[in-house]
Amino acid sequence: MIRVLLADDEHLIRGAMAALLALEDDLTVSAQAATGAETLSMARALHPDVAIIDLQLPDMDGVRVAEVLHRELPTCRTMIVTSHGLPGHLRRALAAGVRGFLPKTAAAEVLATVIRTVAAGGRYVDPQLAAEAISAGDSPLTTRETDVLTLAATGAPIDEIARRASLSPGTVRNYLSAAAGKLGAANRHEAARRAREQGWI
Amino acid sequence: MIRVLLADDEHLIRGAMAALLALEDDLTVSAQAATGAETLSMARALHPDVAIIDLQLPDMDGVRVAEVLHRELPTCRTMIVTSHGLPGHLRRALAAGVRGFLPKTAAAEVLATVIRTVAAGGRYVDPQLAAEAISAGDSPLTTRETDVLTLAATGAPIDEIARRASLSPGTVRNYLSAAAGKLGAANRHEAARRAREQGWI
DNA sequence: GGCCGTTTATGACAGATGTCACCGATGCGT
DNA sequence: ACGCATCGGTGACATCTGTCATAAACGGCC
Repeated sequence: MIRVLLADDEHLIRGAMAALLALEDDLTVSAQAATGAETLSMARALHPDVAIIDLQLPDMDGVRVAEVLHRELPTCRTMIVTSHGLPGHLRRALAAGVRGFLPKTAAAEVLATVIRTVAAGGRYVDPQLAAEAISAGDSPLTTRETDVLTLAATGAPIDEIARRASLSPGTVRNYLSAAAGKLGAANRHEAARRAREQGWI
Repeated sequence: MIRVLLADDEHLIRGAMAALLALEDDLTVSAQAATGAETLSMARALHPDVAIIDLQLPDMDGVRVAEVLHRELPTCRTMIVTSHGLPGHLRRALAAGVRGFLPKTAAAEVLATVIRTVAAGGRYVDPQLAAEAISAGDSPLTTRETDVLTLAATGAPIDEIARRASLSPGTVRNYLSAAAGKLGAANRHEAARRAREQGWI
């Protein structure tokens, strides 16, 4: 029997997925969590075979949860389920030791199959998403460019970005100009949008 | 027996919700759709009692689907399920004749209850969301201000917005300035973000 | 040691943007 | 008929933003 931990902040979806998995004889949902912290404490207590983690959790990123899980409980395989299948997320997830990556647009039937694959030590990545991730390539932005662009994404004026990043306004403008150039955007706002679409910020 | 049509572009979620509803004796999922067009044609063919429609569908807005359904098949009650429970969406949905509005964060147990309530001619709105919608009030933006701000939300420069809206650049700036003023934003990008958070664009 | 990329910064310039005053046209309610 | 909000526009001004040249400090790599 494969023991599964389900982590998703959307109760309705979590409950529905639990109902879906209950139909399988060899799977059992032994715990459900709504936040990253909850996921970690439950996993530590129950040692599930597979943790299915939503990418968007209220307190922390699903990939970071997987990272900690991978370090603390190497026997617990992790997989990510997400609404927004962005190339950058997949890259980060694989780097964090995630064994399965499934967009919520995937067919309902594959979920159980992937859980079994992952539990057996295999890997599974949605084929279409994998293709996109490969063709999209890696983020061309440096660490600081990413930081600054992330702050810029809220729509804040340069002075505020500078204050929040503890940089001079001039430096902020330089980074944003560089980022916009790399992303082929006419201004920082379009740059932020493009970076978001790729999952780079 | 209440016959339900499930519309959600996320296959996995749709299947999971179907599994959840299959546990109820008095409910049956008689059709599933992934797009707005599919939803309409299936509803026309099968005349379900309740249509559960996701707000985000690839081809058209869930509320617009509900609107058409309400006009063409008055006997089919509609309810909206959504990941992002924004006040503005709730307002639009209720204006379109939607009888139930449920964020996906709602408890899994309430779904069946709400379906029964709606099927019986009642209404149900998530209490927390209702409170937010009331406190947030209506959009202060005029039609054109909303149009222009929507175009501005992509991060495009003013000239492009002007071209796409068939307006002079000066007029666009006036509208955006007015919108930013009304929303208490320092610039159009922050204004766009705030309007999005309220579900106004 | 020298080269290269990254981080941080400054100064200068052109162009984009936000703001305001003001204008006319349209349409709606009373 | 009048007022009022909305729509569309122009012009002027100050400020914000994007771009570029330039440079010092730091770390990694050959």
